[in-house]
Amino acid sequence: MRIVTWNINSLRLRLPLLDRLIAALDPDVICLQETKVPDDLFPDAAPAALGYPHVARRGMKGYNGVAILSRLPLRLVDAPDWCSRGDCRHLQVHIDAPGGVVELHDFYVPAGGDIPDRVENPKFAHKLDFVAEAAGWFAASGVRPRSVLVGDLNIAPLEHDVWSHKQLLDVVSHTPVEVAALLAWQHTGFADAIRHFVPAHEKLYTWWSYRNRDWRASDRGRRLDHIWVSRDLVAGLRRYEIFKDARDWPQTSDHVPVMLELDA
DNA sequence: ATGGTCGACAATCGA
Repeated sequence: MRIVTWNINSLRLRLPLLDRLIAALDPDVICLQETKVPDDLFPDAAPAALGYPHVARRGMKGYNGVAILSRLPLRLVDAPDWCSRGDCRHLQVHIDAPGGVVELHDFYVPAGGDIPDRVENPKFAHKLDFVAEAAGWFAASGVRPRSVLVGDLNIAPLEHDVWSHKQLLDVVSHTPVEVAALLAWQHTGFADAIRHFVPAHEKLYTWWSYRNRDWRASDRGRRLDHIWVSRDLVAGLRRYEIFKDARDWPQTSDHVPVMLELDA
């Protein structure tokens, strides 16, 4: 099974790019974040036309929003309303995978604003609270076997998940308090499926800012998008791809798709 | 130290 996660940064604007994504990566399941489309305006006919008839989506006006497009049958599963905000940042589904049901989570963690201080900046407080609440929820129930968690987690945890560890220690997405919170969440029972393939000393990014005139030349990236699997699935990890080609597509997202192939 | 660019949606806000 191949799973892709992509912060698409407006589903309606970039719907044509899904064709390219599917042609290149041939995913069974596509998890999207920042769809920026309310449910009543979701392009309902599009997924089936692309070959993904099974859909879960949760959107709102203007920002946030997540969606899962699948070739395999899925069922939406109840999940918490994180921080009681009703803000469309998570979907939990059960996927009928070849080897049985897979529990799949698609997350869009709050970006957290600019100032890395929970007192001065309510957005940063929300981000930390969101991650802590998610960690607590998985810790309480235990990460079940055959679980996969993907999404834009908006935190780059490792030194080489950013272009300059020293210069980003005070920048929201790589501060020690965020890193600790994210790793505590991961350690409730998940393994980092992408770092399974790439040693920690190698640079690895999934996001490059729009604000660089030449993203490839400056290469000031961060690894904000993640795929985690429950430990029982680690032995079945087959292949990954961080699809950097997508960063050069016309009118593309600042995030690129991340793909995992696994036996499940 | 600063400013740089996007998308949604209609003056800014969020990233």
